[in-house]
Amino acid sequence: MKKKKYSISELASDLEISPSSIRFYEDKGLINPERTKGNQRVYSLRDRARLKLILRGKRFGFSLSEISEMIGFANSEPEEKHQLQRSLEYSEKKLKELSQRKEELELIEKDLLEMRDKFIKRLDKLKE
Amino acid sequence: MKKKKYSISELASDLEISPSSIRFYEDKGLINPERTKGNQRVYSLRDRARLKLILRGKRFGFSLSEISEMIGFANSEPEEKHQLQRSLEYSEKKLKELSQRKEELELIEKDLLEMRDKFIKRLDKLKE
DNA sequence: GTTTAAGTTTAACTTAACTTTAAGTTTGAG
DNA sequence: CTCAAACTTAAAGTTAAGTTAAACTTAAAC
Repeated sequence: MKKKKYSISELASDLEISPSSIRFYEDKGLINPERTKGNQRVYSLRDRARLKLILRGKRFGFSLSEISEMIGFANSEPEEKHQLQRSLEYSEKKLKELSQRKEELELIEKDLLEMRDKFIKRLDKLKE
Repeated sequence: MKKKKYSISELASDLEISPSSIRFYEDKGLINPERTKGNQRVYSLRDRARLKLILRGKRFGFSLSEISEMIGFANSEPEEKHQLQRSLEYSEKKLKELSQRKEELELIEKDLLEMRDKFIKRLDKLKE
């Protein structure tokens, strides 16, 4: 059984962010760690996974509130048909956004590759 | 010949950003449009392309100064060997970052797909 | 059991990226 | 020529995402 637990500073250095950022994300409602008897935060592997997800989202330019929204949907267990429908639509919207992103990523990559080749050619010429 | 020119508000509505954002990017040194005799900004197709690049970069969580740095490298014509080498290394570094991003994008996509399937299955069950 | 390192909260401060406002100038339509 | 719409700059204001500081508490090491 993996029941590994982290203190805030352990988790922070593990994820290479500051303890205060972690507290900040909690203020924003993105995580909810347990507490010791003396009120100190204790993070589970699940909390750690969620934080990694948050950081990944940030790297793609999602705002904390968008990330918060996604987490909300991902963790919801909607019973009602209409709500389920809404959740489904939400995930399909995000999937569409994602494939847009992928295309853009390809464009950037193309630009960078061209740039690199230009530099390589110039260097070659210099060497002759 | 495409010599299309844009006023600031034309370009802004075309790109769906505000004129003041465009001016702001100029303040930060990211673009340098021509001016009319009366000092009003005139944007070329090239300026428009650069702005699109800036917006694309932002969507991937790059800061304006990172974007500025990339544009700098992309537009530089370094003569000196050492500088060329540095430019080459820069582009390879960015290419590596990019493939990291791509992998992360796949991870997010996988999460979203799972989420969607979950909602679909629940809806199906409700319908029977 | 006492000191010290790590943790707690609340509030003020900081930075990036804009947005808004104010006061004046240029442009294009009539 | 005149008038409104669109432009100009400079400066102040806003929001998101943290960071830092102050004053205090808990946990760990000796």
